[in-house]
Amino acid sequence: MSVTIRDVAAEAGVSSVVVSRVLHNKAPAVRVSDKTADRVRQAATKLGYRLNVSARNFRMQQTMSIGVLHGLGFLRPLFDRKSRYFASLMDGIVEGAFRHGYSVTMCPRLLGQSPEDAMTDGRFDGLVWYSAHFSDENRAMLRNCSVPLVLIHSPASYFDGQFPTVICDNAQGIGLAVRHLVDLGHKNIAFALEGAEPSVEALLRLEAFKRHMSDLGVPVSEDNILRLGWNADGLDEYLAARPRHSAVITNYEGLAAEFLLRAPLHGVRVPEDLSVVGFDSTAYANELEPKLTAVFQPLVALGNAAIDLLVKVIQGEPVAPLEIVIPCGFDIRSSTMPINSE
Amino acid sequence: MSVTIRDVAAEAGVSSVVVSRVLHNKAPAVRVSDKTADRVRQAATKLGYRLNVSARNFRMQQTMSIGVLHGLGFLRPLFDRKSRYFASLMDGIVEGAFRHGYSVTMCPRLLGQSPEDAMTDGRFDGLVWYSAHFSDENRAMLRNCSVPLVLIHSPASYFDGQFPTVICDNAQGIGLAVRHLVDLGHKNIAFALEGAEPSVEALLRLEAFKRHMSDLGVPVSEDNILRLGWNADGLDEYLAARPRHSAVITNYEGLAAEFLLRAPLHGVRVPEDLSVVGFDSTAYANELEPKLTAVFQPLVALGNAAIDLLVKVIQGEPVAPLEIVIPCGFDIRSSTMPINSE
DNA sequence: GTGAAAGCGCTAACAC
DNA sequence: GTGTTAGCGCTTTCAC
Repeated sequence: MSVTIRDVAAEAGVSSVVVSRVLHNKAPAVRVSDKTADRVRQAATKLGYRLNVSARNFRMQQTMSIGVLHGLGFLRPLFDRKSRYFASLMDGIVEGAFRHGYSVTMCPRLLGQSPEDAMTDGRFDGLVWYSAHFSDENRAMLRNCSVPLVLIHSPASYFDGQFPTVICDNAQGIGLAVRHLVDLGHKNIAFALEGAEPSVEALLRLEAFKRHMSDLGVPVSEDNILRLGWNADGLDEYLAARPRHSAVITNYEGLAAEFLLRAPLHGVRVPEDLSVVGFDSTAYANELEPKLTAVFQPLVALGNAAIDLLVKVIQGEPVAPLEIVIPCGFDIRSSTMPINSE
Repeated sequence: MSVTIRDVAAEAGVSSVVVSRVLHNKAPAVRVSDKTADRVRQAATKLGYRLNVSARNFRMQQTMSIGVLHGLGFLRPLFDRKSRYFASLMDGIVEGAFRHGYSVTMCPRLLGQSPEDAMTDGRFDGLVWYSAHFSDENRAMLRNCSVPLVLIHSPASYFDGQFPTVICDNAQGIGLAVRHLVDLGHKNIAFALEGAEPSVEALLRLEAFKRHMSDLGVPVSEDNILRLGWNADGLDEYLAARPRHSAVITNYEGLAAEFLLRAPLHGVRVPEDLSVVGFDSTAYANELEPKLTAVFQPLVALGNAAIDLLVKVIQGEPVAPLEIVIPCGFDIRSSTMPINSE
């Protein structure tokens, strides 16, 4: 069918090994005479020879390809839907992978479903898994994983320090948000999160919220915690009853967006009646009305760092520390204002 | 090293052929007794057998993977940089590919560099190439392409109707823009494009601009065409001299953004002094100040349609028509206003 | 129903 | 410097 290494060998009057060496083995030990090498190259060009990557991958037991998994409850992350969370993370991952010569593959049924296949079937040299739920099922899957794997967003302790992990400094980021609001004179601040089983990071952020409030001498109790259902269920009731807080920090950008979108429907003005702080600060924050003040999560840097770690593991280098923590930033936009200014 | 099909065969006391059939051959002709099949499945579970995808790909000469190429002058498209052009297109491509069970791979050195490798080295079952330049080099590369390929954004005629292609209705889209401005009372309208060698689509849009202007009885000459250098070189001079047009249609969203960002620096108000219309209308349009009125290019639909076509070609089905044209929309935002309203 | 044999295209190991 | 041999794990063909 297509031209193989043996066809070239025949054409050049050498063995296939020589062809392989000349054409693909850039290694120093290419002990082939220049004359022969030329002949081989000419034959290859003449016949239009092209390396069969599948064959090589098979032979070499490596694919130079990295897979991306996620652990959330949706079928496929979208690059361009509201929050650019996934877009930014992928930019970092792709950038890192390309820098090391790896390709990045997204597979159906591997994003959110049966990641165990990707972990063991030889299709990837390594995996990045972000937002892995801390469940028994996932722990079992990770135990069986036969390729190098790096976690994003999971504290190392959650999987027994078994895998390197990259995470933003959630506590420090929430600290920036609390400090910002307190500086603006807010005392009655809520932390809003979604779902009956909040994510790993939601809980980290919640704990940080409580601690930073206390540290700044602001009273904090269960009343400062706004536990909403999925799809911000309960938010309309909260807003309709006039918010009992003057400011709210949301667990992620999309939730903050719900506040901004629904508040006007209930006559609640942002930021006059309620200051809103988000988490992530992707380009989406600039699209909202008013523009969203938010903790900046360095998603591109997280993706980059994860790949750097992963490539080290793939290449058998020792990695330390196992947990890389990247600090957050804070972007002040228009959804927050001083408490007394009206 | 890892558990192979032969290990399972030995454990179950059958040949590897049977194992293959039981485990992977969902085809109707699985002539294996239930008892044997059970034994095989148990052995597989016991040993923790996992299919080696590389081996199968190699054997089957197919990878269930689709590659994405582009023909522009940048090294790597970004998911989250300003215009969400690439993000939207990829959403459509990934969605389509997943629907058909294909994975999507992005390779270093294949986005913008040496796509010929991807075309012939067996790593992809098919390719999507968007924004392919209409050059002799690219035509030669396409001639040698040994896998199914679908173009996005290239008129079928540009590559001799050799490949199926998906494109938005540029002429109709520009028509919407011209009509909108004329309806607002504008007569002195410019079309702005970038670079010494404008892209295929830039020229299509330019031609459509001239035709629609004429059709609506608005005089149009070379003076209505604003030919800028790369990076909108020359735009500052244009703005500094006070725009000689009352409205401008730009060839793409990023160029419109340059108008919006630079106009204030020269005391030009948008839309009061200059109405600006963009092309693409991704989420970026909502981020700009003022929000950008723009022709909507259905990028997600384009990506989807391209994959549907590609999968047909891969599976050997006849495809007709070879050129799919998807109509544009028009999103009116805040960067345009009537000519007389001030 | 089941198995033996062959081979996809490539490269590592070793012999000469 | 160059060639021979062997085999990666899988599936297809064909014989039984």
